[in-house]
Amino acid sequence: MKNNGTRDKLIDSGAQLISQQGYNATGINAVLKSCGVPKGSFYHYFSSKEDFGLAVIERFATTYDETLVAILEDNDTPPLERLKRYFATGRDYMLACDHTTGCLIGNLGQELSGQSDTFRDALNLVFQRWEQRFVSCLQDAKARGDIATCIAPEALAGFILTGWEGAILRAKTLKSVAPMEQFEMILFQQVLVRPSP
Amino acid sequence: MKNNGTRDKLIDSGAQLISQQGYNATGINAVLKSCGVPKGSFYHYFSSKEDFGLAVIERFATTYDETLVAILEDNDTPPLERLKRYFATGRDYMLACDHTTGCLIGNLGQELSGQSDTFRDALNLVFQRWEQRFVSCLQDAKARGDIATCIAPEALAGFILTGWEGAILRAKTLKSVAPMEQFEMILFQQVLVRPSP
DNA sequence: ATAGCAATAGACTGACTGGTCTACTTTGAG
DNA sequence: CTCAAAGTAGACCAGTCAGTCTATTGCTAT
Repeated sequence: MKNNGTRDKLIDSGAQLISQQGYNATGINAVLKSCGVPKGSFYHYFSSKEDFGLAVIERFATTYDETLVAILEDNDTPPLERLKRYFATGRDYMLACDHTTGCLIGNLGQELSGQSDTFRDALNLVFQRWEQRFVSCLQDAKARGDIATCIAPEALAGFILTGWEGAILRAKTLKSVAPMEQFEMILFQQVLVRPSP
Repeated sequence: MKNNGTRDKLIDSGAQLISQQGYNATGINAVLKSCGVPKGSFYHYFSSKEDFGLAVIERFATTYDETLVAILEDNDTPPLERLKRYFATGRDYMLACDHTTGCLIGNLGQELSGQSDTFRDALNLVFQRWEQRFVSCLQDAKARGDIATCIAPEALAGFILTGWEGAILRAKTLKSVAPMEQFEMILFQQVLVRPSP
């Protein structure tokens, strides 16, 4: 697991291209050309395209988890405010990429879940890790009495993750972040509410 | 627009394969082999793979809209009950295909929105048509006083569509309809509620 | 009967796919 | 200095891709 730059360059280029075009539509040669690495190096670091894809997923999940922690476990901010920041960050990103990219994990989940169990397992694990981050944030909110206690944080976390992924998908086809705003609006107005006295 | 069977066979096989594997991963030759049609016929009916893909989308949207109308505009059933039937049908289908297929339009939206504006427009239109079906069902519910009036049916319809699509995606990677059940549960418990007196 | 068109049939093309192979260069340990 | 391993380099392979081409069949109107 030595880190000499070439491997990283491949993963970076791969993540970018796969985010934009999907896994099947991204050829190895395209990745090589975009970062100026010869094919010999590619198969030195990765045994196959699938192996490469898994490395891209792993790297994305790791770095993304860091930003997730930075936002959702920022104890100086009230938990529901952290959630709002998370949504705002997602919307900003969506605008920055002109609604083309979306969520790499969501994209691949859609594209590869039926194609390869290896990919499906890897992507499922990433989703579950994310869900766990939401759970602890929601537990904080519950402990402070910011949300009603009638729904388990685990269920709420799943609801938020799926709703958000769906909103991203819709935002891509609509070329507008409106579905993401709509989801957040209804979520905070109807679901994440204080218990009625 | 003559209907001599061969074109239909191509579209049927294409829809099935594309649902399972995605658009890019489905080769024309695979479609031909699966329905025993020679290549000459394919390019007799369709000018390109994209043209074929659009025909598949159109056919799927048309037939799916029929079942959507049958469920969501069944005036013998209360509107919220219709919605529950819709969700139940979706879950049944997901189980029937062993969580591999999901929603063709959602799949393609994820895969092709960034790849081709033609596809994106076509898929977006389908989503909008679906949303409209939800809107009229929700308007019925509102008129009967079954749901609160503080959220516009249009916004609610979008919320339901995106949440449902996200739940399908999650169900695929998890190989379980639990996210779909969870979505429905929270939706009816927190969002589609009678106005407090 | 036959002319003309819709449709069938599949061999074929050039471009590209993931993956292999051999040769060369760099690096670091002894 | 030496030598093996790590890494770079890209030509090359068989297979597949979407799409083209020509030849043939089946039907229908005259």
